[in-house]
Parts: sequence; structure tokens; C-alpha cells
Amino acid sequence: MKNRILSLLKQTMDELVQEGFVPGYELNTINITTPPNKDFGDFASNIAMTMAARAKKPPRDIANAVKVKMEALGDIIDRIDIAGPGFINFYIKPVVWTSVLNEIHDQKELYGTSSLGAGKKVQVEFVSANPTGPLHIGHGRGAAVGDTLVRILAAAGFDVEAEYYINDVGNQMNNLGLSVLSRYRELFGEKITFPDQGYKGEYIKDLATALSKIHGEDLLRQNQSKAVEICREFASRSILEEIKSDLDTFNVSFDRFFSESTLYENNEVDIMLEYMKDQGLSYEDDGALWFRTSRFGDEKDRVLRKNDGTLTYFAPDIAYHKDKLARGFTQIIDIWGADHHGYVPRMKAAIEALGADKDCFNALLIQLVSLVRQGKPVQMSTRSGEFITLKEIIDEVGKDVARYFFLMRRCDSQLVFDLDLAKKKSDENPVYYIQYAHARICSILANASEQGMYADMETADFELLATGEDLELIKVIATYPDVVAGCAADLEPHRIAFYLLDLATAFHRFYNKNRVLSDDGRMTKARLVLISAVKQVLANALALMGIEAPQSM
RNA sequence: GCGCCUGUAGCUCAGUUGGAUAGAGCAACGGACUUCUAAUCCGUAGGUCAGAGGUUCGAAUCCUCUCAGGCGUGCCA
Repeated sequence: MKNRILSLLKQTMDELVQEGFVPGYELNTINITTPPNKDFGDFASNIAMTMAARAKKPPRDIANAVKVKMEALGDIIDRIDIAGPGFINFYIKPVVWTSVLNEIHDQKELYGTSSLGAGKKVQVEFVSANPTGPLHIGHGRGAAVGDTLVRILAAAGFDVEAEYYINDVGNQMNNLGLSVLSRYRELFGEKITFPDQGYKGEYIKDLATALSKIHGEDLLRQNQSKAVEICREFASRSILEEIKSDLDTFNVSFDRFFSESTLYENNEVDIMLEYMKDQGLSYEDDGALWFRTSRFGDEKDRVLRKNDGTLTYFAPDIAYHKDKLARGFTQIIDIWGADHHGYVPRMKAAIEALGADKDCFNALLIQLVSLVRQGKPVQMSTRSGEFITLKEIIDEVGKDVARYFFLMRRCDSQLVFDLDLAKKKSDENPVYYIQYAHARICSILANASEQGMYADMETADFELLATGEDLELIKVIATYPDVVAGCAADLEPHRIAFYLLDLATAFHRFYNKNRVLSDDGRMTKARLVLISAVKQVLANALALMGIEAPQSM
């Protein structure tokens, strides 16, 4: 609907330009918004005010010219008002709104999709936790945000791929191996000194126990490095399996798990280093190899290879992003914890150094999650091994609630996860509030079908719906495609969560004031179509968030 | 010290990229079930948009400074 008004307005402005009434303008200066107040119409434009200075005419004069031309133009506009300093307020004919019911009926689960991203290949990389321990609650937020963003981008017509980068090379992997081996020796009664940087969680002991069942005492007789390797391989494989299974129960899926080790196997790191050298972008100093990131806006140069000969984390990461670029993505989105924000300038520098436009790379930073139980913060620390895992959260509050809670804040806002609220099955919990709306509709439709009545597009009289709460409800479902497109364009998945709340509110309000099944047969038929459409949109939006739409509660 | 994020009702947060009288939910108070699911709805009250300047027709939104909280500032990952 918004787009229809927009194109009418563009047409009008073009005519005014041709007539010499106003000077030429840039396309993106035309902006349609929904006014803060229903009294100001369905849509509004500030074009008269933004043009006033350049046209050297009072805004209200320009607004009036637009009004006269546009009122003659379309059959969807009821009337146009000019308000305040020069706002143009558009009032849509009520019956026109009801056409969205036909759209929803025709498109079903495709309602809300668009071609915004047609022809664009996007990759979203998220979670990417090291296989050194189970996913914790912070990973959960990244997983929920990333997975939902992927679904939104797909709905907006992007060719999108979800990827998980496995850091299975390097020091922390050895650490893992050492940690497990220590616990293993402990099992056989050896006195051990646990490594300083070791992983202290209980799961390490479980892994050691599992190893002892497979190998018996054999590893005690192996030489140290061989034993560590066996422990490392076994542990990382087991943990990765567990991570995958957790993601699966969280309804999060990936198109590809990309292993860091393949970068070495395919020599991609060396090729990248060679490229940097050839381009004059790297140099040796102090026995280390440096990358001139400062040339691309970073505050100082960064080390690629340390003076002990080993590579920094940054080096394979550049090679990894080179690989991504080579795969032909027009846009690369990395979802990171906000504590990695200092890493953004150097990654952007790398992207630019690799010959790509730095704007094709986006880092979405996810702020911290803290847990609250009975009003008190729950202490967490990865190092000491005291952390709440994603699995524990899912077991406690359920997958749907967890996903919604992770998405009910803007990404760059810290999130307080209230476990007591999450478990409450009442109106305070937004998830139940939304799902309840869907279940209520299902219940009405079930009652209707018992009486042999169904939503029937042919016989329903939409004019009956062009008033009151019926019309308000229709307007909310009509904005859904704009919401999805907006989320995709601005990479802000949380807006879906807020939209769902608005839609559920509009439905509950409607429900309390009106009956669907009544003695009035014509109204009953019309409203069956209406609530079927609402049900469809609720289901579509919930699906974008990966949340169930229950038939009954 | 420097950089990034945040600061909006008692609490938790939105705010359509600079628009009109700043909005929800919870908590508080008062109402609505012979009615398709009361896990619901309606009403009342609640504000120096952290503070001070600036930019302009117009600022919660943009710029500068100050204050407060979080994070970063490794040849860690």
C-alpha cells in the first residue's frame, strides 16, 4: 500500500517538475511515513517542506499543488489534507485496504516476501564458536539473531547462505587436548597439575571418561604429543557434534560449516600472505610480519605472523574472507559479540586490501546477555567453567521463548534475560500473548467448521470490514511486507518481534469487541476471511523468528 | 589517554534514518466473563528524551563539550 502511494506521489512530482513548478529532485528525497496519529491519515509525506527552500515557494503552496494533482489521479485515495507546516496527509479509501485479504489468500506463506534482494548473493556468518565447549547463552543470542536474519533476507528475495566458521586450529585446541588429557590421567589416579589456561568445565571430565571407555589405559602409555592429539581430536569432534545438536533443537540451521583447517589444507593462508607481499601491503619488522591496515583507516598496523613464527588469528581470518569474496557474495555479514568491535576496522581494511568495496562487509555486533533469576543476576564466567549453557536455557524455558527473548531487543542494546518472566505462562510473557492470538483464531475456525462454515473468498463481502476494529486489524496486516523489507534493508531482525506484538494486540482488541461467529451470516463470512488472513500473517511472522504457531494452548 | 556502544515513564524497552501532541509492556489504581480460549480487553495516572550549547522552518534523532555505565585499546582468540 505504501508503495502504491509512493509511486503515485512520484508521478505527481515528475509532472510538477516538467511544468517547471518545482526544480528537479533526487529520488530518495521522497519519503512516505505513517503519521503518529490516526487523525493525520494513513500515510504522510513531508516532500513539500523539504522542497520549499529549493523551489523558493511556501511549503503549503507546493503541498496544495500536489493535493490537486493527486486527488485527480488515483482511485485509491479518499482525500488529501494539508496540515501543520506543510505535511501532506493521505487518506486511503477504506475498501481499498481490504484488497490485502485477497493478496494474503493468494500468496499464503509467501505473503510478506519481496524482490528487494533479487540477484544479490548474501552470506551471513554467525555463532562460529570454537569447538572447545558447549554453546552458552551469549552464543544463543547470536544464533537467534543470525538465523532470523537469514530467514528475513531470504523472504526479502536475497540469495542467502548461512555459515558457521569452525576455529579448529591453534592454541586453544591444544589447550582443549591438554585439559582432557589431564582429566583422563586423573581418572586413573595420577596426581596432576591442571593447566593454567585449561578448560575447567565439568564437560571436560565427561569427555575424559568417554575416552577411557574407548581406549582404556592406552593413552597413559602414549607419548605426550600423540596423546594430546588423540584427546584434541576426540574432544573437538564430540563437542562439535553437541553444538550441532544444540543448534538443531534451537531450530537454527546452517548451509555450511566451514573449517579453518581447510584454509591450510588448500594453502589459502600462504596464498593470501603472498598476495599481501606482492601488493606491498605487508612488511617485516621486529621479526614479525605486519599488514599495513593503517593505510585503510585502521589506527595502526597489525601483525600477521608473530616473531615466534606462528600466525595470529587475524591471518587465517583474512584468508577466510578472501575465500568468501571468491565465492561471489555481494554482501558479507559477520555476526560477532560486541567485545570484538575493535576488530571491525582491521577486517574492513582487509576487505579493502583484497580489492573489494569495504561496504560489502558488515559486522553486526551483538551486545552482552546477562541472566536474572528471582531479581538477582546469575554469575557467569567461562574461565572458571561456571556458565549457563544454551541447552540449559532451552530446557528451562523452551525454544520458542528463548528465541523470542533474544530478539526482543535491538542488537546493540544489552539484554537482561529474566528467567522467571520467561517461564511465566501469563500475559506478562509476550511469547504466550502472541501464540495465544494464533491459537484463539484456530479455535474459532474449528468451531466454524463444525457448523460447516469456512472462509470463502467468493461469497465474503469485504465492505463490511471497512470499519472499526476490523479495518484497524486489516491495516496492521497490510504493513507486514513493509516490515519484512525494512528488517532486511537495515539488518534489524528485532522489528519482527515488535511487529508480532502489535499484530497480536490488534487481534485481541478486535476479538474482545466483536464476535466472529454470529447470527449475522454475511458478517460471519466476512470475518472468517479476516481472521484466516490474520492467522496466516501471525504464522508467517512467527516462522521468520523460528517460533511455533500453536493450534491450541 | 584514545576508540566503539548505551543513557527515553518507577522497571524493561520501541521510536519508520530530521517531522506533527515522544509510544508500548510490566508494576500501581479503577472497570469488563449467561458471549467463538479472561494466557484476553477497556480506562486512569506516570516524562527536563542524562546535562549544556549548536546546526534549521522543525532535534530523542545530526555536530561539539560534560557526566554516568558497558566494552575495546595484545606479536590473545
